[in-house]
Amino acid sequence: MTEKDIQKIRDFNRFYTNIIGLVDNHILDSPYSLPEARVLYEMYHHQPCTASEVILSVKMDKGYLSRIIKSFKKSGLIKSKPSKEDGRALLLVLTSKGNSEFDKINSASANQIESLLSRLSAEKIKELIHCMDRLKRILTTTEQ
Amino acid sequence: MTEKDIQKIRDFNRFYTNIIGLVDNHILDSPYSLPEARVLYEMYHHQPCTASEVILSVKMDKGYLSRIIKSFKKSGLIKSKPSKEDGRALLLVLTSKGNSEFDKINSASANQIESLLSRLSAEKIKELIHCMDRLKRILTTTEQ
DNA sequence: ACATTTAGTTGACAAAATCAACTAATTATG
DNA sequence: CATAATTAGTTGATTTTGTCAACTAAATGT
Repeated sequence: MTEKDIQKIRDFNRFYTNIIGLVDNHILDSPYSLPEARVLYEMYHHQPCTASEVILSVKMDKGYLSRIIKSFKKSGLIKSKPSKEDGRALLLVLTSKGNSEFDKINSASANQIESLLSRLSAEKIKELIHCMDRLKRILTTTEQ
Repeated sequence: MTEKDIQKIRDFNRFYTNIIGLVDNHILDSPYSLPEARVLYEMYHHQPCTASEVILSVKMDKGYLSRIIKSFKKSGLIKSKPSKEDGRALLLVLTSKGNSEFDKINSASANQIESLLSRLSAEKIKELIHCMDRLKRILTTTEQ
């Protein structure tokens, strides 16, 4: 790997950091913070699950997550019941309100992506996705 | 653009958010925070420049930047002199210490990228960079 | 000349994240 | 079995990060 290669990769990282920032900022139009939205996303896809399971996917401090979960309970987005297998753990599920709140921010995100890319031709989109797939595949063999 | 397309794009974004997080966390092994490192990067590449010019590239609150600059002055990374063209502005330059500190974190970042990708074959690297270039090009025609 | 804008600073604050101590339940080990 | 070590989750304290608004002083526009 040459100096120039590394430079290009880092340049792309800076570039894509901005793209992601663009997308992330958009979420803040919702009443949820970025970490809250991430938790909601993981909860939605893993429910019913425990807080520990959520931590595995979002990789955040357990105390921090505990507070987010607490606030979600308070605002009626999730409910919990003791786990039968493990008396320490709580099984968490989204309430119907929780699910519909997730649906809201989820479709808002989808709409944003769509409008962000609306000017691209079908071929460009196809190529875009192709490149993303390739990148992900290449990097997945490396990660960890 | 289909539902599935959007889903793939968002999936890639989540994936790459983690990659970037991986890279960013590494910077925190240095004595500089992420925003500090970004400021250092821009300063290095734009010097001599004013705080306003830095803001254009890093897009952060000017009060926040002002404090970072203040702390950089205190620790001897940058020095400033009044601008001749604009009495309100300060021309900022990195000191030799500032430049060498930047070099440190810069080469540490480069090393990290290299070690992160060390297992990839030359062909994979080539393909990786090609995909990044394509992605950037496609997205740049859209942005803004 | 005066109003408006711009560069930068500062204080007050809010939001995000970390750390360590703690309880209670579970699992591992002699 | 007993007890030590680990794990799930909570909480308080604190730090870091980032935002907002008010302010000074210089520059620019009218």
